[in-house]
Amino acid sequence: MTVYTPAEVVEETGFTLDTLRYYEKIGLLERVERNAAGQRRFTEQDVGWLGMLRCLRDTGMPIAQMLRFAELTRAGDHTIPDRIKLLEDHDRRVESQIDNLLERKRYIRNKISYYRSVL
Amino acid sequence: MTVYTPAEVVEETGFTLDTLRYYEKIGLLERVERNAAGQRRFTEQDVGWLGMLRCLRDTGMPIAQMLRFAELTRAGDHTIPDRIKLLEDHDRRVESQIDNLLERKRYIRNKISYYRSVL
DNA sequence: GCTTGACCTGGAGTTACTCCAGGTGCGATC
DNA sequence: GATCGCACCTGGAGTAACTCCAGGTCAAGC
Repeated sequence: MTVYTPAEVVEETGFTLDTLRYYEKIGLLERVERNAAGQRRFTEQDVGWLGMLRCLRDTGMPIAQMLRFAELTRAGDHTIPDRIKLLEDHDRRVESQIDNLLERKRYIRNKISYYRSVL
Repeated sequence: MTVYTPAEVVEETGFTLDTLRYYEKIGLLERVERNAAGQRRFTEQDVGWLGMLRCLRDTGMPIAQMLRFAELTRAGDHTIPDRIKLLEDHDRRVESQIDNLLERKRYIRNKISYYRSVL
């Protein structure tokens, strides 16, 4: 059973050490193990879960909702339909985020073209 | 010359009234006109500029950089090359934002499929 | 035996809003 | 002509999601 030091998890997940501590504090990460000196030792599962969190965060899910997802996950397999619902709702928001970005990008490109034309 | 009330600008731009006041306070909007009673009256140009700000904000540009863009715009036409540079740099960041979102979306879809498969 | 480096904690600071309390001016209503 | 509601005003406190910092621990290398 492999364990990860804080530095390794930072490397692996792209979260900062401060963010990892923050996520633990607010309950997004459950009771991370400690070694004799009180330093964090993360498990494989922790790292996997952090991968999911990174995905949700990068797609703009608020922490309150990530917490809800975390609670569902801890509650056991009978919450899987709820989790599907949550992720499907989120997926639709990601979809419209992408559409919005594509449109904004066109605006920016137009602006650049305009600026080029007046030079 | 048309003027816009705060409520109209909110309607038109999608910013909240609080955000409009905030943007004026920090200098993203320059000295908005007032009527005799001290209430804001926005010009056509204000609304146009807010359209640009909305685009930059929605694509994740930090306020500090929007302020820089505002200053360049106020400084006159000789800053157009700088503005092009700024927007091109930003455009690249938007591009990679979109790529990132598309990848995260695949991850979410996979997760949903997985959940479906274990039901 | 001392320093260096990775880690710890609690708490203050930052960004970009968002909300609220208390107040003004104006058109419509009693 | 007093009053009501409403859209607006200001200054300041509150929020989300980190981010930074001061001061401290502990094992490892010189």
